[in-house]
Amino acid sequence: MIEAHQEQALHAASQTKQRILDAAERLFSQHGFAATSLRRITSEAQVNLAAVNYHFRSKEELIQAVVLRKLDPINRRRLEILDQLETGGVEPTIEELLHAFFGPIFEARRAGVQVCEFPKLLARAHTEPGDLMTRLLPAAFSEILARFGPAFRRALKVDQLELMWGMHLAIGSMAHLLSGGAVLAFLSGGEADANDYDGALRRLIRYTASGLRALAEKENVAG
Amino acid sequence: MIEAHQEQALHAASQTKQRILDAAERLFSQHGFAATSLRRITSEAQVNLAAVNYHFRSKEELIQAVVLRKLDPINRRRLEILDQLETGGVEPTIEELLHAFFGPIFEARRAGVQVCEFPKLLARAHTEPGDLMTRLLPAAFSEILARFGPAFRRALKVDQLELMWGMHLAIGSMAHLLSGGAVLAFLSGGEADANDYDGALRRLIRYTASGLRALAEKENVAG
DNA sequence: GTCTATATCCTGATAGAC
DNA sequence: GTCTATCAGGATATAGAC
Repeated sequence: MIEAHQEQALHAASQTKQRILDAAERLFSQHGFAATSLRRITSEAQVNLAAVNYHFRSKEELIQAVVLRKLDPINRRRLEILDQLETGGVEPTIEELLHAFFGPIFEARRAGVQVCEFPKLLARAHTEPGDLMTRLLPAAFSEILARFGPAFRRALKVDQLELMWGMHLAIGSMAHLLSGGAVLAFLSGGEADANDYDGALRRLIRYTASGLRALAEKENVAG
Repeated sequence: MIEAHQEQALHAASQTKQRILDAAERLFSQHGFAATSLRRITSEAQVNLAAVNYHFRSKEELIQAVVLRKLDPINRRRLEILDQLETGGVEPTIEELLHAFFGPIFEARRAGVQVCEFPKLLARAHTEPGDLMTRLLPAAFSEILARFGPAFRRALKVDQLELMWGMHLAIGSMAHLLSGGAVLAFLSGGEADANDYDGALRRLIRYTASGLRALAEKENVAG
């Protein structure tokens, strides 16, 4: 049995936590992790500064919480699409698998969710304070890897090692695509539109599928 | 005519400047731009804190100087290889062009006894917050773009816009490949070796060439 | 050109009252 | 759980002696 004052306290607690997470997500996405201070976050969330260290133990754990919360629905959507593909009875194509893998991130972005910081975080994996990424990757991607890995291996007829090199290269392209349009704008002289998510996703899938097939071919020819 | 004390002053000046650049390069690539303080840089360089703001006007201009200094020899090497390819009389293949474009960075990394942290620096430059990249790109890549762009367009028979999307994706793969092995190690369960530069470059070229061709095909079919 | 010393501000984190 | 007040230290930048 839950007492009224406990309910109220619980509600207040989760409300404060939510407000912090919401503000942090927005600010992290906009300015990056290092450039966003806890003061700025608590100010925008209209909560007390000390609340961050109460609800999360440190800034770093707040970052982890923000990233995982943001990533969770995207990963669930990925697995949902993969489930649909695999219940069809026919083996999914590489393009379909890539659409299941890349699509949800672009969907989220189209829906206004700022996801650009996570790819940046990926690219900084080796240096982030306290090996953040090393601790984050298993929690964030183990299930995805376990489900998509075998599916890609079947579709490409490629061994695990070569596939993982390919996925590494593919993730780099995706991250760069999501991390802002500065480079693309410079390359194209302002002609290409980085906010054209449909065009970006379509090109990413086409490019990646072809690249993965090339790695698989080499593997099959050699082995 | 140069007086002796002027010569000495000039020498001292350039020595201090060099020491700052060397220390900054090492620390930036190891910890990132934001996380590296001027105190740490001047401490490691064994020069005075104020020297940074004297020789460079601010931390940001120091960052630009560090990046451009290390990029310059790589870009000259890229153009040197491209020159050799284009004097042969036969049109270079995509693979050859990609080798001219990607190779020098891996060369620099292989010769990494002195500059082993530098590739991380480059990879990091793509993901740092702020307008750093916007200001850096024209100075760093205009000549490269002007020379490699037409060569790729001829080899691929693709229009400018589609090529630039492709180069954007390719640069993402390259940056991710150079930015450290945390992701690759996780994906492959520690099996793939990110320090296998030959294997990484070979796969990057194979993967990228195939991806670019796929984008060009689509373009040709559509148009 | 180089240095010491310091100004001014911001950072993450915490102790302790309520 | 939330607050105030504060700690201990780091940030960039600059003034002025030498």
